[in-house]
Amino acid sequence: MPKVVPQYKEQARQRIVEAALGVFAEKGYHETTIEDVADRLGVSEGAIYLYFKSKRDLFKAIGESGERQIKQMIPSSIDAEDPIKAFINSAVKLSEQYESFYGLIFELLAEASRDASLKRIFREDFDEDCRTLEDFLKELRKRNLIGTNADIRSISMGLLALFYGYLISRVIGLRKDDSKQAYTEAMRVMLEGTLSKNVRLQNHV
Amino acid sequence: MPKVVPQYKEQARQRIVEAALGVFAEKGYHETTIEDVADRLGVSEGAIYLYFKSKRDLFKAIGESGERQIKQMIPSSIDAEDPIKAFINSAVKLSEQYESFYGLIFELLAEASRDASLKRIFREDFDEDCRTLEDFLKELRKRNLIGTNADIRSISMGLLALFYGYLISRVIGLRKDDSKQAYTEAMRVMLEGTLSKNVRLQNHV
Amino acid sequence: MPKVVPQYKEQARQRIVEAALGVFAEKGYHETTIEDVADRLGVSEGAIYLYFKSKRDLFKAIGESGERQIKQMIPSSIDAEDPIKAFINSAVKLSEQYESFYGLIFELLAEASRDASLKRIFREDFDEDCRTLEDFLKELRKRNLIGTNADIRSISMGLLALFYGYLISRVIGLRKDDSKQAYTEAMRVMLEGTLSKNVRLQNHV
Amino acid sequence: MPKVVPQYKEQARQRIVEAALGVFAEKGYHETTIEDVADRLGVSEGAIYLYFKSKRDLFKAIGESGERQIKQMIPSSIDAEDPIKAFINSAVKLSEQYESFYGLIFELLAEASRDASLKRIFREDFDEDCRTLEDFLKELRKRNLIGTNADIRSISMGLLALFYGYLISRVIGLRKDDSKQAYTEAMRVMLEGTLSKNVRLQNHV
DNA sequence: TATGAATGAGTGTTCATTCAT
DNA sequence: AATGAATGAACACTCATTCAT
Repeated sequence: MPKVVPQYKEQARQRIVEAALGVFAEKGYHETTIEDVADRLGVSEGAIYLYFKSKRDLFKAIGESGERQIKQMIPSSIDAEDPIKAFINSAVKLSEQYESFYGLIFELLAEASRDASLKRIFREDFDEDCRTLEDFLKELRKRNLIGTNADIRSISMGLLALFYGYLISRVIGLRKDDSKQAYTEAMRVMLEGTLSKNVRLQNHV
Repeated sequence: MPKVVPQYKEQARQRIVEAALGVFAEKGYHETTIEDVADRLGVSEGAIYLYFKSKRDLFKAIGESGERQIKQMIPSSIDAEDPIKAFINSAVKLSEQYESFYGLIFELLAEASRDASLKRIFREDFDEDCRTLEDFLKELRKRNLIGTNADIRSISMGLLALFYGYLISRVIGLRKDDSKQAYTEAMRVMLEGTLSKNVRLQNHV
Repeated sequence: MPKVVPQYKEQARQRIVEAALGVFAEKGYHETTIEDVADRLGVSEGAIYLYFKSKRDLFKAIGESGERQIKQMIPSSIDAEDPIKAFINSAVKLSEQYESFYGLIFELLAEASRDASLKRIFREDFDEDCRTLEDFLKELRKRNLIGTNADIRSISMGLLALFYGYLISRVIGLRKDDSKQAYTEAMRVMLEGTLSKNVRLQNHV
Repeated sequence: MPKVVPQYKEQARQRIVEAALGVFAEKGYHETTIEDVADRLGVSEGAIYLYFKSKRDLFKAIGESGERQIKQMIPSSIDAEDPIKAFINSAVKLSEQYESFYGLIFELLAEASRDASLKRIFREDFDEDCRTLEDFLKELRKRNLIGTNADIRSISMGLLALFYGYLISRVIGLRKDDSKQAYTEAMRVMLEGTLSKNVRLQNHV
């Protein structure tokens, strides 16, 4: 009779979310039964319902549990010799880490399209990631590594789009190397392009 | 008792796919019942099974039915006064047209992550879109509107990523205007950046 | 693969109600599963839900299905040699017929106390029974078999109460003969009493 | 951590029964969870099981806990100026007091129809109430307020039936005033009728 | 005694799919 | 081809009861 909760309710929830994350990622939300989740934890089905009021609730909790990993990759990039290269490398590495969760992420997005609270959760994450990228870009601009002309928020959103683009390309069966190369290049263009644009304008004159 | 198939099996399939597309978009695949689809068509449930062997099969047929609209937007762009601007405008307009299908698209992607045949369908569409974009970019390059340095396929994939980025931003609740502006800007950077990069390199020397 | 519905939906509902009536009466509403009902009919569980949207709905349909048997017992009583005696005999016989449903009736009443629609159903039956009894009593009064003083509606309700009193006495374990005798006597008092009261008043003077 | 049992087990049981009575009356036995009962007492679920071996057991204990209030209403009636009127008034008042428990009473009766021990409990209460009424009626007869002809036990049972009739009429939605009036009148007929019948017989001669 | 987290059997309900007509 | 009633497997969720603390 294993206990879900050693001591703290929040810990228990976290353990369940982790287990659910695994099973949902493997089989998909709709193909996963509560029993699957419970079994993975070695816990009874009822136990899940002590911490989540419904399967759907648990699903949404997964959306909330995302750690802000983009935030964590900036500091190490910024101090690298070539920060842009370092950033792109981390970005690709991060995307790769999500490998097993690609399907789940799209399920969550599909759900978000019809669920205000999930929308809000994603939105908050998105905004935070954007802010993080914006700060990074500002710093790059300060160091004169990228131009001053393009809107920094747009570039941030563009970079995030390239993340997701990578996921999509992988989900539809592109080979990892091809995807990696293409999105690396696209990121480079987007980042360096902001500088060059400035230059181009001068050139045009 | 309306007949699904007046004469040709393929027409019948097409009618069903269209109805299903509508209902799935509204309610989501898993929340939609076969009865919903049949009702929309004014047809019996059994009739659906004369043309599709399962609900899932019908769902996947939706993935196949996508018309290649990117292909259609290139010709008109290429002859515009400012092809880049024209292209971006069409791209944004296209994204907006999908408005009611955002959720469905992500459901299909989620499904694709676990279904080889759906993967293939998406992959083929993706490749075709990429080729279309590549041709467009080559033409732009020929006309010296973008640089020669960046890999054209990477830029194509980057542009597609920005499409999807727009969808995602909308699905998580960004306002249409904000999304439109940001991705328009990001596309401009990506397109013009390819030129500028070239310039920048010369400049550096 | 037996069909629940030979031809008409209403017949199917009726067959289900009858089966449910039997099982609910035997085991009680809450102890009965939909499977029990389906099994009794030799039908699948799902079939029940083609005709009733929930178990509760089926339960309530039972309340509605009661035939107005009081109505049927009046005509034969009124033409008997001793109508009062004949009526009481029929009443007792009617009560006995319900023998297997006593528990169910109280479950329905309990439910009615918290369910407006069931309340209404019972109320309508009650009113109709009352009207029937009132007509009967008026006829008796016309024939001078009962007095003119007491309120006829009150007597009707009183008689109905004695019906239910019989059920209750049976449910709590009184022997059939004892119950029958007591309520027969009580009915007699209530019926003849209405006359005598009149007399008594004259007497008092 | 309030203690259910400050000192005596029986007190604890009594407190639980009272709480359960309240919740069961409000929501109905089957809709009430043990947690509801525990919450009402500010006690843990487990605590209930220290005093009752099952939910059903607790339910049945409620049946046992009924105080014999009919007994209490007799003495004050018998010495009133018009004992019959006084009795009827008390009876109606008593019925009204049960207002919130009508549903529960029928649930208990339904249960009794399938449970011998509950049957016995109700039966004992019934018998005691009957005896009380019989004593009252004998006293009335002694004082020549009611006739000598009708069987006193039958009249007692009839009066009890009228109590329940009132409950039923209320449960199915009759207005309080209408019910009160009708059953008051019916009781009067039943009580006075016993006298009058006697008179009537003399009259007939 | 008291707690309340955990259990796990139980069940109402749904719905994709079938098939007799 | 078309129907739609019937199927029946599947599953989310509940809650009375237990038991380690």
